[in-house]
Amino acid sequence: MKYSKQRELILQTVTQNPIHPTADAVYEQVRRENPKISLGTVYRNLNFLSELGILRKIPMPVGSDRFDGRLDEHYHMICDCCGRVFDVECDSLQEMDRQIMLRQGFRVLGRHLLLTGVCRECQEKQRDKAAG
Amino acid sequence: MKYSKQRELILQTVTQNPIHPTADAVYEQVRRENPKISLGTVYRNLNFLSELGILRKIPMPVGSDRFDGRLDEHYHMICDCCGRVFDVECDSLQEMDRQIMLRQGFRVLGRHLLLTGVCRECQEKQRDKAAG
DNA sequence: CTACCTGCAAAAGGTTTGCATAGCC
DNA sequence: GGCTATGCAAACCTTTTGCAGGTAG
Repeated sequence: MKYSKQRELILQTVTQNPIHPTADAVYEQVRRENPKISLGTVYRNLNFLSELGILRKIPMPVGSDRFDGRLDEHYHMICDCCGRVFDVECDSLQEMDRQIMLRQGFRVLGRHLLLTGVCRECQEKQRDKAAG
Repeated sequence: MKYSKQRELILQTVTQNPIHPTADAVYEQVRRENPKISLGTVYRNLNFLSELGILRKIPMPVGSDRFDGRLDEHYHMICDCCGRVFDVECDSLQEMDRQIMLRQGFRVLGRHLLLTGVCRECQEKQRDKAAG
């Protein structure tokens, strides 16, 4: 891999922001530093870095995919209310893999888990509003 | 909801085929019976029936979304090798919801779990090929 | 009659790609 | 110098949508 300033900026943007940005959000952020960068370059690098395992792509059921600099096994929840994406703290799903192999003979290699719901802050806002 | 022959065909196609078809696959299938049907109508009906809870949409991380006539809580695995989508037999994830609420205060309302891996048949083919 | 549904085709949204140029090593 | 990466813009793929005409109730 050859060095480029663009790639460095893109990588930094994802790893230093725990907000799970979309490609377009990365583009907007990086553009502040390098206004000439193109969206194509952002996509190419995000995909490239994901393939190398330096980033992770989080496919979203609706809207743009997101990117994550955290590499250890973990999952995500998107808040229906504010749209933010959070890391989820829960037990690994690896026990499930064993169960599936025993029952159906499938070898599980990857897991995409995305939960939807309401984050703590939005629950509080809803509560406050209800209370008047 | 007003009756239409198109909607009936679309619903039948999804409920009578356990293959989790894409919208386009439904379209191709339904077209054999009704060659004049449009892809727009297929999409409109699949979405409409999903909103009513008569079908379920399975968002896919790559490629077209799929549709499922099975309504009880269950998950899916896509085989990296043959591309087919299988139902997965495993324990519910509801215990996870409780854990997340306790640890982070998130209220989980929906779950998208898609596993990737190699199905039993493809494992056997790989084994046969390796054995020569 | 009229509200809902359809076919058609165009548009939208997100992402990828071809090509000529620029930059790293 | 050669190979890789970039910027730009066009193409791509899937899905949605506007509209005019058709159909169920």
